[in-house]
Amino acid sequence: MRSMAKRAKTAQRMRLPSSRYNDLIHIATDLFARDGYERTPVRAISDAMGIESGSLYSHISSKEGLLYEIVIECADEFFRRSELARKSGGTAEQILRRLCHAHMSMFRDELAACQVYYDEWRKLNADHQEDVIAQRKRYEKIYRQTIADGIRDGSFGTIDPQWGTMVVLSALNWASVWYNPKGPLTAEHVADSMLDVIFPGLRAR
Amino acid sequence: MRSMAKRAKTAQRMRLPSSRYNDLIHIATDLFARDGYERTPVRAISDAMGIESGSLYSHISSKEGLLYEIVIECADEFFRRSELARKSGGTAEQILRRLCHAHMSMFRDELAACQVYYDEWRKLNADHQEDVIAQRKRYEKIYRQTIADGIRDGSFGTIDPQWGTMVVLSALNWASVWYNPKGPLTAEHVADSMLDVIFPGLRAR
DNA sequence: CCTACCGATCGGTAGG
DNA sequence: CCTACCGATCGGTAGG
Repeated sequence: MRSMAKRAKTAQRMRLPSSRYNDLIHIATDLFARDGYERTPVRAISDAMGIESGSLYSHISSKEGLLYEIVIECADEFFRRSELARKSGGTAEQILRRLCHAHMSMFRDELAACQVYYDEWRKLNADHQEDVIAQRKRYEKIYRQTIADGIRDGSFGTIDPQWGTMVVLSALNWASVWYNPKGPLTAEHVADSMLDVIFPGLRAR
Repeated sequence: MRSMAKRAKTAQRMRLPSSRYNDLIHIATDLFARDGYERTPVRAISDAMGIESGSLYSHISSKEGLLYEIVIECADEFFRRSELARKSGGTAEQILRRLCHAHMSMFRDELAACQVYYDEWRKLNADHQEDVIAQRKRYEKIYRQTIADGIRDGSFGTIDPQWGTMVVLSALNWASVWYNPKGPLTAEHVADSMLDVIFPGLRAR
């Protein structure tokens, strides 16, 4: 309940984005991704912004709240992109491929935020963790339903949709460890290579 | 170099195991797994042992050194078990299956240590991280070679061995998040279910 | 293994 | 957004 209120406040802030606040989010995201949340003193963030540590608290209410903003915004963006992919139509296999492209596109566009999401979400307080888990479950549901659709229409075999979802997502998430957006491989190529290994297993009966 | 010396010292300590030292390792492993390395004060460890915090330092030289002991011992045990599986003979496909069983057996027998290994190894100092990376590379090499053998003997198709290794290991490692050694699923069953999804892709040409 | 204690650092606040 | 500062906690040590 409390966290729902906070999320409404967040949405409000994003309708009236302060450029200074966006700076803060990006600076903190990069520092948290590089050094970890707990190893990043608030003074490192204020230093990078060129202000005193005390002045940070006119932008944020707590360090934990700052982490929450980064993590939940990333989880929301994963969800938004997968919703778009799901609505784009085609066979279940085509949708699943587009879902994987959307997933990899997050690593291409928001790698630091993704790393903070994956590595640091457990450091949030209980209410905030609940929000993140809820959003992740909605996200995984899109995969599960797509695979279930594919079983119904004959694209896929007798795989358990939950099991298939987790094999696909854990294989994709491994890419967040090594994928370099500035390297030679496109996000689409990585997703397709992964699916070359996994699709035969999804089709097997 | 320095870290090689430390590892020799570790081996020595393990030849003369003090039961008190083993208690310490197990208590710290459980606390680090549950709360995270940085959120676990040394006082939480000494409390759980029933001694004062200062007395801990007659057993360890630093908190970081304690983390290293846990992580490198886990990485070593992963390697030892996979070496046994590799030497057990049979086709490449049989060996790969046994490698996956060995991997899952670590989650069954040493889940807390595995979680500390995966979640906290980045908090080690540079020398210690190098040791861990070196051991992980030796570990992955066993998988890579097994898949390469399987391509040569016709068990597998045209998959890139490195790519196949990472798909297999990332799918297995996902199990460390949810697998419950006391639950209904055996470690072998989980590994086999995972391989049912992945083997068809490894065989595909 | 204990007592007693350290210097450093932390997130956060009051008042302007 | 700054100055000045806080109470708490941290990993670790000296001397026994």
